[in-house]
Amino acid sequence: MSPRPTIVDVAERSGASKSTVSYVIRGGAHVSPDLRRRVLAAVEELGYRPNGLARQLVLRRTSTIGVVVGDLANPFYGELVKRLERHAHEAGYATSVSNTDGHPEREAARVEALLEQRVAGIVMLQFGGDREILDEVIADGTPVAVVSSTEPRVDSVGVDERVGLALAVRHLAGLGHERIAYVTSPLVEERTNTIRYESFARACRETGCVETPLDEATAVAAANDILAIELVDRLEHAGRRVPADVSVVGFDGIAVGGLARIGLTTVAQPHEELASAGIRLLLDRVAGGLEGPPRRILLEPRLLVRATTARKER
Amino acid sequence: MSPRPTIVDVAERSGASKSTVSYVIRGGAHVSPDLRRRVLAAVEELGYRPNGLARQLVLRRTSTIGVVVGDLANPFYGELVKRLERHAHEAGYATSVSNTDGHPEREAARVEALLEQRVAGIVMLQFGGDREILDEVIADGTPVAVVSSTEPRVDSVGVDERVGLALAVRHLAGLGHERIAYVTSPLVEERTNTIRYESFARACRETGCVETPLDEATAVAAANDILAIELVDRLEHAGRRVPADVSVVGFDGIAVGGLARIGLTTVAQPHEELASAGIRLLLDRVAGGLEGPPRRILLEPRLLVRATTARKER
DNA sequence: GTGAAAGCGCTAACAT
DNA sequence: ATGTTAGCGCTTTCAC
Repeated sequence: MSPRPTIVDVAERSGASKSTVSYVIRGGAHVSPDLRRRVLAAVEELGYRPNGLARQLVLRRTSTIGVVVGDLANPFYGELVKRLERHAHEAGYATSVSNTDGHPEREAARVEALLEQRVAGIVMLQFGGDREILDEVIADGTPVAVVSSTEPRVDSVGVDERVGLALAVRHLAGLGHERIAYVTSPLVEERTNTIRYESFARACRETGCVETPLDEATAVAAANDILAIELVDRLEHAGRRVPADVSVVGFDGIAVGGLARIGLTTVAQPHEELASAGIRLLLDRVAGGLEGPPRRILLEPRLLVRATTARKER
Repeated sequence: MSPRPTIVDVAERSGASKSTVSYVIRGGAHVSPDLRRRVLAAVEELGYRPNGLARQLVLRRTSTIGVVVGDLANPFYGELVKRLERHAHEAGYATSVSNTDGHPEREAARVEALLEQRVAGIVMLQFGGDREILDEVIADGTPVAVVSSTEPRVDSVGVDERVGLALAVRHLAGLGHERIAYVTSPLVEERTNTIRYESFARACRETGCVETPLDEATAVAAANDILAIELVDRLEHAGRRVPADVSVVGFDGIAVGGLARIGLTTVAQPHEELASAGIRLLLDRVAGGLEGPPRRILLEPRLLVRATTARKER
């Protein structure tokens, strides 16, 4: 295979200088029509493609943003990453995606790699909350935005978890439930889990409900949809019908939850707004060189009442 | 913000030369313990982090591989990308993910961007099959591997679609069904769809079944799981019970299909093997500089019989 | 309008 | 064992 043509090859072939070729390629206007034509022809003939690495090196800025996600196989995050990629690309940025499965050491390794690649910025989804990693990034000066999770030290956009859980619990209480369980799993990011649980507990107190172990509850709030859907499965497997014997409400609003056979009642997060706001927060810093304290955008969650919740029997 | 320290800063501070610093950082062994210590100390004190861009420029190779996917929100692809990322990272490569939503123009734009970034290689999932784009990549000389789709011009790994559909149709025929429909959607990649449909038709002939419009069929094979699951929804919404009135079988083997409430009978693709083989095919070319004709790995699909298929009534 | 020259931050011979 | 030198492919003053 022949070595890739460089700007020098184009220069030689078109009889122009390196700098003129560079100028033409970037769309400069002050070139004689003839030269421009020759340069473009040479580009075409040689199959020249500018080397982005070299460009970025000399420009001292890259046009890729890193996305660090816990579990891409969870449709909620798949959906989010997809939208983030779209917004980023529209703004002229590519996205480098890393999956961490929630392991702090992987998170650290991926972030370190992104920093070495000099990414323009980093979006963290379901951030594990490891202080040290964030310290690194902050010290490095690379802009970060946390999406759909909470982190006071950097820009973030998320849903009002307190409101979300209140919505869920009040819905349950309104259906006559008094004994409610909260269910989570190790896969749920710690900080997120904490705030959801606390919001749950508070909402219970406010509505006069009481938190109960799963096996004694008539209703349950799950930390997220995937968990809720699995929970429905486990409950029915154990002979407890949903929603006849026990009501279940999830959190996130993933698409499969809306299928008739699932019909998951849930607290939905606005995917699109989460993604667009996340990219905007980040690019404000990246492109605008914005300084200043962390900003936090709080979005309103929405209760989607479907078929896994029902009035308490008897 | 202060400019990032470079290797020169480390050199000055430690009293070593640029090359020695570079050598130490890359783990070279032939350095006096004292100098190494001083260099490392300087790195630490300065918070020096090597510039990957510069390194890759001079080495004339990057350590990122591009992943082009149609729809990340489809859990099948989310899962696949997640695994690809893991294998790539284990081999020392980062992944740059692009979502195309099946639009040829987006596909072209993303691929072009990857080429300019001089990615080491590209993995295409659910490749739209646009000849021109592939021509570009092939002409460019960047290695490509197509995963879970067919493409004779480059390395690829996929499941034996013919076997898969035969499995599905024979299962249906074995249950007494004779009138079977094939259902697809525009979201299914064209080439994939064609081969699935043809395999379906052939299997029908072999088993003595007849292809039938959906509304007259007692069983249906869907082009993929997401479609199958939605189809079950639509059928039941229209008053046709699954599997009592109509049996449904999908293709892919996504996790949600296994939930008790869905219980989708499907032809499962081996996610993990798809991902590991895909990365291996690619890296053989990338790292090994392997030449030669396209290789094709054909994996065996597996029929997962669950609850959306049943013996034909009466 | 066009070109020459000086780097961006790094690695890799080649000396010493 | 360590330093010197010459680039990697590009952009960008600054002359002409």
